Amino acid sequence: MLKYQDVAKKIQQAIYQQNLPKGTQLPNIEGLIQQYQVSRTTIIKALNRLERHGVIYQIQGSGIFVRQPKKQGYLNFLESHGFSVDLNDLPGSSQVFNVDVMQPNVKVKEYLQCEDDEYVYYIKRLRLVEGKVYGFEQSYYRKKIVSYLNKEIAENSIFSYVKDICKVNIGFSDKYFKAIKLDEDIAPYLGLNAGDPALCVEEIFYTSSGEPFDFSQIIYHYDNAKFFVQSHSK
Amino acid sequence: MLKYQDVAKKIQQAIYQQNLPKGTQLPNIEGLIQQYQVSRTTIIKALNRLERHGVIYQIQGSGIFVRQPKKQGYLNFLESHGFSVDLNDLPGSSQVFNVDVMQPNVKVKEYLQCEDDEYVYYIKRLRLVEGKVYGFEQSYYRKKIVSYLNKEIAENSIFSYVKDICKVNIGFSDKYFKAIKLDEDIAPYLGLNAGDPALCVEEIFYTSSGEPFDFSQIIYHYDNAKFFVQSHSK
DNA sequence: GAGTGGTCTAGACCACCGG
DNA sequence: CGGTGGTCTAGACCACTCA
Repeated sequence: MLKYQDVAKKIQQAIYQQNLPKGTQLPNIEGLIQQYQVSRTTIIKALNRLERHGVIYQIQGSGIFVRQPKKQGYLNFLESHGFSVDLNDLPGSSQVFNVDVMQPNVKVKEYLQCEDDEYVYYIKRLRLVEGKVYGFEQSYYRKKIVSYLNKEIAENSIFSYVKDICKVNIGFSDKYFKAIKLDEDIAPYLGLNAGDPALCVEEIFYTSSGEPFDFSQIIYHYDNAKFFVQSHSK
Repeated sequence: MLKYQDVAKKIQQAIYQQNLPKGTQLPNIEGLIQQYQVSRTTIIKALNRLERHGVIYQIQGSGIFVRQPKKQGYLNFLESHGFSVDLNDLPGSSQVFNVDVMQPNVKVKEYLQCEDDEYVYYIKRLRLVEGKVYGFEQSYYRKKIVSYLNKEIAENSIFSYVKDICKVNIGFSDKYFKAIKLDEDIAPYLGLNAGDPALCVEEIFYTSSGEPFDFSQIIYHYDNAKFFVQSHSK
């Protein structure tokens, strides 16, 4: 475990465990250096990480403060698939329709930058949160990188499996999204009618060596799925 | 101008001006140190910044590469209001309906953490991009922080005005969003019908000293407004 | 194993906030 | 003005990729 990640984790845990309200001032940098016995730079790196993740904010000349807690019921959009490190997520499950190996169509092939003779896993599943239908997902994984998948894995977290078992390091992602009108093929999955609204998200995930390995299209239920993003100018 | 920001800007400009295709390898860190005459740490800070903004990606043991250019027609969700630093944005304009001073309602008051006797500017406007209706925005600015606004300012960029003229430093933001069904009050603004889909985004912007100064609700046209977000695990 | 990015350190100095 | 966070430096060492 890297030091700055470790320190960041510990500071975050301290905040959550003590249930510190927003605006609470943390010890200054000198204090944190003493507490965690690392260099100033390492503390700063940890703090910047927490700041980017919306846990704290720093004010030059003033101090370090606990930031607004996440609004209830909203999902962190950036961490909704890959980068979740933390706890306090809602209990989710998946209803898997199929896990097939196939050759990608033109669109998928381009997104995943596949060779001509490559195969991909095609998974269709319904995502549920607290028993409510959250979204309908169709995803494609390059067999070259994720060599094996099955229904059981897809019922749980594919990403945990990919990270922990396949030892794939996840690097970065692109997400594209917009509101759409549901068509009659997909609406029934969500228990909605054709013409109803939905949020359509297309995601491409890359390994840390820059290779795309997952393309997913997720159609989110317009009433059940709500998201937030925290952003920072630094 | 801070050195690392300056270096980041120059590297980014070099990429765009030479129109380097995705995957192009940049000089190694040693080379960049020589080129820009700053320390290793400063180069790394600049590179990390560019990486977070989706301009490049770095692979340990391998090199620094140009990342996928943004998909045409999609707006950077995180930079769509406050943090835009760059060029190549689409030409936008606004049709302003009103700029009023009023006392905030309960919801706005809470979001903006207003005192009991505070006033806010209330602005209603239609956002257009390339002549097409993009979204319908209702926004509130705390008079305490943004002491003056008028129609002309609202027709251009309120954020530029707030930053450059009011000397407000923008720190961070929270955005909440979901798909909704348009009601009959708002649909006409977008040239759509009640029941049509839309993307509803609520944003709160904070100054760099942690005070909220702007709350906005924007209803985006489901066909005209498309967004992307680039994310990184580091 | 050579080359490359990533982490970590100690310490100097700068920029900002608030009394 | 004192205290606080932010930047920048030089340099050591670690971790990864790829031929």
